[in-house]
Order: sequence, then C-alpha cells, then structure tokens
Amino acid sequence: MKLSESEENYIKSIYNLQVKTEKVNTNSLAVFLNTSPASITDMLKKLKSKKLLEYKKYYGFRLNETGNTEALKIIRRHRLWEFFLVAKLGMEWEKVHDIAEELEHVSSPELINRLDAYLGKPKIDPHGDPIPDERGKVVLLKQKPLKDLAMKQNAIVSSVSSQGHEMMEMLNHYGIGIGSQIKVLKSFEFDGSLQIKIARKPECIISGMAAQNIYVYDN
Amino acid sequence: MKLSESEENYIKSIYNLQVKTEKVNTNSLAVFLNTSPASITDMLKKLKSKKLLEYKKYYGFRLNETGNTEALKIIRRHRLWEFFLVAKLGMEWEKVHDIAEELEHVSSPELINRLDAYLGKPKIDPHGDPIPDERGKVVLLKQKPLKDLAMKQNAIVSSVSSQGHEMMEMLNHYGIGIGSQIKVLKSFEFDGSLQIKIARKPECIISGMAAQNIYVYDN
DNA sequence: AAATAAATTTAGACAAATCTAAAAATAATT
DNA sequence: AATTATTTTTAGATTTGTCTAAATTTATTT
Ligand SMILES: [Mn+2]
Ligand SMILES: [Mn+2]
Ligand SMILES: [Mn+2]
Ligand SMILES: [Mn+2]
Repeated sequence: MKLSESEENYIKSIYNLQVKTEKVNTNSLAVFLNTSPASITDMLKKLKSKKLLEYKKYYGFRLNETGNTEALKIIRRHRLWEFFLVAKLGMEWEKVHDIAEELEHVSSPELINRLDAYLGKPKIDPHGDPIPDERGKVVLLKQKPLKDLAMKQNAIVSSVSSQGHEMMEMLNHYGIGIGSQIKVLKSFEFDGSLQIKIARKPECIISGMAAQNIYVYDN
Repeated sequence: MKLSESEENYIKSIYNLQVKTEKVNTNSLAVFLNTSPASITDMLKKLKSKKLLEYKKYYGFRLNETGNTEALKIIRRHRLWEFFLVAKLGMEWEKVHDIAEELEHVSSPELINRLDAYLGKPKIDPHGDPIPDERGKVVLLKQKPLKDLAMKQNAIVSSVSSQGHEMMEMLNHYGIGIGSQIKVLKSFEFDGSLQIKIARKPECIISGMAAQNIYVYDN
C-alpha cells in the first residue's frame, strides 16, 4: 500500500493513541498532531475510503487490521532509525525523534531490512520502546510506572513516556538512563515523591510526576 | 533556507544540467525531471522569487550563488547516503540512487555531519562522483571519456555517466567497476568500439556508446 | 522578410492537505 | 425534558505542485 507522508503520520499517531484508549476521538488526535479537528475529519474520510480504519461519524475511530499492519511498519522504520542515530552516529537520545520523524517515510523494504541486520536486529529503541520485527511483531515488556514499584525492589529503567528535551535534562541530572538499575527507598505520600537509588549514583529524590513517567521492569 | 522536497529536486536537477550547458532551458529540465514544460515554468517563477536563480523569460536560466550553495548541500546529502548504503549496508551500486533520492531531503545538518564523520569523510560516492564537503567544496577529478584515452595508456575508471540498471549489468558483465585499472588496446574507427583490458580480466570489446559513458583518469 | 516550426509561457483546472467559521450532532446540566 | 456546552462535521478558501490546451515568443526555413 502506497501512503503519503501525511497519511503515514496520521496512521502512526492513531496507533499510538489507540494503545491508551479503546476508541480514538477527533480532538485528541488533533491535539496530538497539532492540527485542526477539521483536518482530522478530512483525513479520516480518506483513510476510511482506503480501508485502513473503522470510523463511525461522531463516535470515534480505530485502525483495522490493515491499518495496524501499516502503522507497525512505520513505527519499525522510525525506531530502527532512532537506534541507528544513537548507536552508530552517537547522537543524543532527545534529538533523534525529530530526525526519525522524517526518515521513517523512506519506505524501501530492502533498505529497512538491511539496516535492521546492520544494527544487529535490535529489540528496543533508545527510548526503551520495542521495535517491531519484519513481520510486525512487537515484544512487549511487562513494565510499570516507577511509582508502582514495590519498596526496596530492584528494577531496571525500561522506558520513559515523555521523550522531550525537559525529560532528558532531568534524567541526565539524576544519572538515569534506559537500562539503569533502580530501587525505591522511600515514598512520600504527601506529594508522591520518591527517594531512589540508582546503581553507582548517590541517593536522590524525584517528584511524583517523574515517578509516573519513568517505567521500569522487575529484576 | 527552508525548501520543499520539490524545490530541492528542481534545484539539484538544474545544478546537474548546468555542468554541461551554460544556460539551462525549460524543455531539457522537463525531460530530465519527467514533468511538463509548464510545470517547469511555474517552478522557475517560484525559485526566482526566492532569489535562487537567474531567469530571463524565454532565454533560459541558471542558479545563482545562493542556488548553487543549496544544490551542493542536497548533492552532499545524496551522495553521503549513497555511500552509506553501499559501504555499510552492502547494497548494490545501481539500487542506491532511488533511495538516496528520498533520503537527501532529510535536512538536519547535525545528522549529515555526523554521518559524514561516521563514514570517514568520503570524497567520492559509489558512482565515482565527488561528495561536496561541509563548506560545499567539491574536488573535481580530471577525468575524460574512455573513448578519449590514449592507446596503451594505463588509467583508472573514475565514474560512469549513466547509472541505471542497464549500465550496471554491462559493467558487471565485463568486470568493470569504479577504480578498475583499464587500458585501451585497439580502437575501431568504423563504430567507435574499443578493445580493452581490465586488470586481471580477459580482454574484451565494448561499444562506442559504452566508451563514451565510462570516464577514466590517467594513471 | 514572410512563413513555418519549435520552444516557452499563460490560462485555467485539479488533487492533496490544510485552515476558519458555521452548522449539526452528541453529551452534560439544570 | 429543555437548555447549554462540547465535540465533530461540513462548507468554502487557500497553498503547493501538477496537468492540458491555447497563446505567445523566439528560431529556422523558405
Ligand atoms: Mn513522520
Ligand atoms: Mn523512540
Ligand atoms: Mn530527491
Ligand atoms: Mn551517485
């Protein structure tokens, strides 16, 4: 299926919103894509006519099987490029998203499969998100927000839900990265803040908001 | 200067045509880009208004200094990606052009400079064409068509003017590649065909047309 | 120097992707 | 159950890049 760059961006965004909500609605996609709701409706019509999604007017929409497959291809490209940019070109974690946002639209299957092999068929991207394989299969980590981690339990930082510059800055400050060993020492009920220990780093305290946006898996 | 993908394709094509002719004309660019002459005129107006070229109606056009600089940036990206695809991903010479045609439009300077460094700041692309450096400087080889090479003179194949599948097939058949050592043993005036010797390959005869499209430099 | 041919530009149309403002449908309150 | 608020869709424009067909300009022949 040949898709325009815009169509691809919409499909990928719908996929990402779908993870959280059953049905996606016009306004949330408009906010996510930073466009007007009218533009969303226009594109929904097109995607529906291309049989990529289920869409009942006024009642939200959702990718169908075909749409999902397409979304996973785009996400695969996006995350492989992010991996490349960090692992091979040594770019910073926070800068790679925007570049991958463009690279993901170059859609030669041979290119992507060779890139995949060249990178050693990586399973997770620099933000800790899983990279779909050639058949569109993703290995989901059993991760949870740091705030739900049991006290004194050893865990590994697996991903962060916000991947912008601000998050990066904070993580760098605390010396937290994807793969860091982490343990919660104390939790303050008042504001949800946590006292934590990162392996080979001094103890520190992070906010409840941070604790909600950092994901870990049990070790 | 922020340029659309189309504008970039036009600029790059004009640059490439300029190498051969003093002024570029509407029809040749239309043929080159496989579009209608009317579309060319439309785009020329836009590029002129963006002060990227000199254009006198009915009398042809030419990139100005700014246009040239932009063209060289696009060509740099194109050729670096081609180099990457062949050198790192092991793709074939004939397949990389179309992919680079898309990759070249991803225009993060940091990306390109890191890619350049990662590749070891290569000077020529897989087709033998020079890669402009960060400042837009190109090192031009003193090359000439094989048909103009003196008899029995040792030379190196430096580039080929046609880079499609057909050329690739023929070169592969004869065992000719960029960098091959070559010598002309005999020239047949009747049709311009040449008897040649490639280092470590059997002698063979190539057509006058081939001899015109394979470039070499003296050794 | 006309007449004819070739190249180029203009006029007008169209598809894609977006927008704003107005209308319509659905949801939430009183 | 009305009224009000929110969400979503439609109507109508706009920009970009393209096209065909007609008009215009330049080049080439006779
Ligand atoms: Mn994108
Ligand atoms: Mn990512
Ligand atoms: Mn291109
Ligand atoms: Mn090349």
